[in-house]
Amino acid sequence: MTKMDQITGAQALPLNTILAGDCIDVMQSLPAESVDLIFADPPYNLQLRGDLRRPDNSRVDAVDDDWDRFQSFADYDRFTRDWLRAARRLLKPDGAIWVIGSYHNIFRVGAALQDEGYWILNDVVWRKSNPMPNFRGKRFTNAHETMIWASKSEGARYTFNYEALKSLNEGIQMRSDWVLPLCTGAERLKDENGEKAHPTQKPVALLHRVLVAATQVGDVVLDPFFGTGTTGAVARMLGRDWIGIEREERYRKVAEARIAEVRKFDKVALETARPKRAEPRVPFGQLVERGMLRPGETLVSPSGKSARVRADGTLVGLDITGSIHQVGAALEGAPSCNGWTYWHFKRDGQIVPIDILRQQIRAEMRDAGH
Amino acid sequence: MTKMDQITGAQALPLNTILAGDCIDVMQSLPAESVDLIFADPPYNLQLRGDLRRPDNSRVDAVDDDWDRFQSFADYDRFTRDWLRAARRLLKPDGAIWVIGSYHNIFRVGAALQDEGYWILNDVVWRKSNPMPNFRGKRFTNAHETMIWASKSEGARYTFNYEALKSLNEGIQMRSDWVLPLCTGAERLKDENGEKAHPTQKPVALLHRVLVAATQVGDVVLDPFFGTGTTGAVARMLGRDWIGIEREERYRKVAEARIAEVRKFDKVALETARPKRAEPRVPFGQLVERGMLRPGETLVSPSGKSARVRADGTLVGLDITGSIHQVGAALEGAPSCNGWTYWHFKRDGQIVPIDILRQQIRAEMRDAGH
DNA sequence: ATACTTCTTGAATCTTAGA
DNA sequence: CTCTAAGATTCAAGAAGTA
Repeated sequence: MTKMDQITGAQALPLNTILAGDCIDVMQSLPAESVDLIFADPPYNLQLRGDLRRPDNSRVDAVDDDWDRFQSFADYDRFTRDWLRAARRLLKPDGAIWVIGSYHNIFRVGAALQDEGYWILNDVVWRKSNPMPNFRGKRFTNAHETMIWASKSEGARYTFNYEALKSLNEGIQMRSDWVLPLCTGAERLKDENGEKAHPTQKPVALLHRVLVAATQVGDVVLDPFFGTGTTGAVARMLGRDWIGIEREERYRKVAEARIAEVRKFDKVALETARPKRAEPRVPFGQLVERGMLRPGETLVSPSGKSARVRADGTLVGLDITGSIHQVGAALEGAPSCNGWTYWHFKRDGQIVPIDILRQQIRAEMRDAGH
Repeated sequence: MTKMDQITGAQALPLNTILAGDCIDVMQSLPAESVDLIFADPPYNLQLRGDLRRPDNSRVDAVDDDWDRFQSFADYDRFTRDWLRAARRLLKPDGAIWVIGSYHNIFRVGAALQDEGYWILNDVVWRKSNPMPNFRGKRFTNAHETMIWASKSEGARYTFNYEALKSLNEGIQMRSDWVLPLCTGAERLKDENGEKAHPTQKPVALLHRVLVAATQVGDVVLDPFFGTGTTGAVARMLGRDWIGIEREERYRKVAEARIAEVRKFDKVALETARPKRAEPRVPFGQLVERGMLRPGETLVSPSGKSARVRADGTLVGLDITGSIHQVGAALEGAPSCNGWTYWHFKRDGQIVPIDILRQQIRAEMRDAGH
């Protein structure tokens, strides 16, 4: 039991371990609303001609022994809905899920997600820089896979580290299409015979981006189709806790050995750009109280509007009195206005946004905090 | 009656006309197994609430038309299954369908296609070179739409002009992700008020690629959600016959006028729509995601300055955090700095500029036919 | 005419803390 | 739960305007 469990009285979570067994059974045995993020790489259902098989090659029992395509899709749908429902139970209210798939299964997964009450936030295309070509020239090179990112429900306050992703993309907001290479070379895990240990090992770079985008340091990440444990390895690197579920012993062994060798990045490396909303709120009145602006002083806007500062931190414009935001919005005839960037004051012939003064106060607050 | 109808004795098809009415009713009135290809751009069921404003307070012109409103997913599914069934009846045995959509609807469409007996050949991603950004920083830029290409049934001998597509792609096999710009500028049709005639007009270049890939000269192409008739215009340019179905008179009028002006095999408009080829931008963050540089690792400059790499692709230097360019500029007291040549890392006792790693990634992308 | 800047716009499920 | 007010938030193209 962790310290936090003792404090909250929550049921113990088996953090940073691989649980053996069928993912639906195992998920049902875990405490509800305990997980921040689920990353799932379920079977793709590639072999529709024959049986539906799980990653461990076990056959999913069909309702009807007579093979029939509709029955196979129905079977896959039942499996999908079952694990998605069990997964949703585990998610905290503001938790989210990522599921990856190809055209063989992703449409059924997406529809099931919506039907189970998840709320899709984006579909993200992993565009492979080195896909397998189509050898027979009968179709387009299948050069991408699709991930669906969904919150537990509509209106949930899911985690999205917008600033961190923007940084990863050198200052431009991250798009829904990601160009990343396949998992090959030294990264590709081999078994004792030198064969690839798992047929569909996902690249570290993919999980890195997912976890940086959608989790905080210390969050709990669950992967119900753990395979060789890319999710766990990246979670550990990034200082997140993880739980893996995997039926097949040979995959669990490979994953365990692999994760044991992972070093966690240090604290400095894990800090990312703070979103502005996380900065402490500074009332405009403080600038007046501190004498950074004088009551009676005139503020101007880029569009040439002006207003005067009052001692209580309100502004007086033409026919309007109120907060810096309200007066800015009224003067522009706009529904809203960020007064901090809208209003400017004059010092030494320069016109400076008042946000500069807020930044000074915030810097002082940070220094005082140290 | 066309010459071909007389030869085959087939029921007359209203070729190269726009049929007024609900697409399900109209399709049911047409002869079975008479169409080679269907391209469908059905309503996406966007479920938009309220309005959305850009940071400059201008309002985004949303798709709020009645034709995109459905009561529920079940309602949308019923509509989808009905039109897909009617469409399938019209297809020749070796015919195929393309359906375009976004994450709002495409998963339901894909599942319905499979349930109705279509056989998915590829999902093709239209990567928009100039998508609308996410204004609130709450999600990834929704930068793509998805098309599903499916044959009428498994084992059908569908048309795929492999060599033509390879030529279109400068000799490299065409991939399942296509980079094309939105339909804007002179190509975007305007109504009598100068407003866009249709909220979701698709680009000519997109249909050009679809029809070159999946039809022969003389084939019959049907579009049950004709709108302003991009499918008809491109079909005519390419010497294919077309049939459009559209409920709204205002769209039919625009489409008719537009198609009347198209000359067969007039590719002038197409040539200009070719995507530009430029050296791809590689964000520094990708080196971190890919494990080429490790978070926490120290970079050095020729002048002896140093900084540490963080997991989000930013650097931490003395008193400064930011992109490789920003931190370099700050440490040098310079207005700007090319971080790619400024920063170096150590490998095997050597000091190497990070630009080497960028060149590696670009080489991979070139190999992939980016 | 040319170069440069500013404006407009695109299938969008687009806020949140605090009372 | 609802309501209010603070205040955070955009990329690429092409068109249109300006020097």
